[in-house]
Amino acid sequence: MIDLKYLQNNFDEASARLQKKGVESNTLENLQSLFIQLKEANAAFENARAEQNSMSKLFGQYKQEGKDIAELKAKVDANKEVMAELQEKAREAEEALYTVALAIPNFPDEGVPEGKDEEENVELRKVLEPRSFDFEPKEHWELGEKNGWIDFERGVKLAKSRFSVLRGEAARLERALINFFLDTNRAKGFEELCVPFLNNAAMLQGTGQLPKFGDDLFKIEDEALYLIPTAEVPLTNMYHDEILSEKELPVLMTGYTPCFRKEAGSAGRDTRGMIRQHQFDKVEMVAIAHPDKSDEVFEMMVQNASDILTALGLPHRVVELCGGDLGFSAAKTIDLEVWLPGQNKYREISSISNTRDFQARRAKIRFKDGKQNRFVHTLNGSSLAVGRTLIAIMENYQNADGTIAIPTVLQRYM
RNA sequence: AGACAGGUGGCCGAGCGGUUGAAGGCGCACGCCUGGAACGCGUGUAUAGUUAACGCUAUCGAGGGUUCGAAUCCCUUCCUGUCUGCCA
Repeated sequence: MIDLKYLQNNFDEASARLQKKGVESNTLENLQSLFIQLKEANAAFENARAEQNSMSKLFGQYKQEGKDIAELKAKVDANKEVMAELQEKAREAEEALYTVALAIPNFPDEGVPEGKDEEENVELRKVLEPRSFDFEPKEHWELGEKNGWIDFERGVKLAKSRFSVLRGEAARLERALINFFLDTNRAKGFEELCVPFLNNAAMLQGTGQLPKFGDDLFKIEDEALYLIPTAEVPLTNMYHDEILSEKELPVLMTGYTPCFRKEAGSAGRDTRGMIRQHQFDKVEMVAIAHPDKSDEVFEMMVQNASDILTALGLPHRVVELCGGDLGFSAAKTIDLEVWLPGQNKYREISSISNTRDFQARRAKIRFKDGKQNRFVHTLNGSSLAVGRTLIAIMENYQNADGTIAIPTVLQRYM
């Protein structure tokens, strides 16, 4: 959530910053007036409550002293009604405020490029030269079927469309990648965690998926639980409503989880192949950092993910997202896009974001700064999306006869 | 899943309708003591909102109710423990 006090005190600046993300200034004006209304409603209610409290104290005194309480009782009863009304108003004001506030995205960082969609993202650098083929490189679905690696039909049979089955060497390669990623992250200082794949609503609100993006989540029937769309949710919320000591920072965590997404807004996109599935494996990095150090940690995370691609010999490029393409919670995001020769395109394989204190404020993750409690900065990034890495290996390591070589670094994992 | 017992501050633990944000202890911080330490003594030690400030409001797992007044009584719910069932 954005800092409402900051909004109130620096309205024009805040409004200008959120314009990058396409938030209308009248939405913010509305938010600001709801905030002021809540404060007023709370003040009125709290005053009535204070009066009630002091009369109640008197009441006890009178009784002890054996004084007549009839008059006081009448006053207190009258005030009680007023108070109940004021309380209801305050409650309504609060609900109105949070309905709006929880749906406002994070401020983009100052340096984030202007732009309305992915077309205006900025390429920072390319890493590794794409290999040149002396034959027409095939797309991964063709290679997947030819090698018996991906069984699309049976995935659909078992579940529904956008599910698939990996078989034989592909299944082992998937597992090898997970292990390789986790080991690499661990070597960089990330603690490895194995977390629940179902999380409750409070956690999903903490990281920003709820309330606004519930349509993209699989919810468990008759349970207040959701299949996680990314390990960012459980890893970041490890410290939900906790206060860390400054010396614990940064907390670096990594974990493998499957991720489940309804892909509600993606009808018709990437329907062929394994690029966009309802279930996919991912190894995630999450950092909980001191506000002064989060930029440093961010760079380290980008470098780590890029290094993994390099180690696998996969050409990729590093792209900074423009304001319009930034996710809801992110203040700054760098995507890594891997080269897919079959598609003749760079495709997203990792997304690393600094959410600053946006998630921390929602999830109440703080640290002790002297006597004061302050919000931490939270960061997350894939290292990497496993299924897409598998695809990238298939397309980049394919031979003319359709067979696929295994990258050297993975051979000891197979 | 069923039965019973519980959930109080960083931790342990008292309180079971009134001035209790909460005794006592431990821990922690600071000061005194010491050559330095331990011991001892003293002081302090939750979070959030609001206010220029004094202060006010909220929080004893969570939500609701009874009452002038709830940590204390009632209901719902979540969690923990023990036993039974089931299961990897």
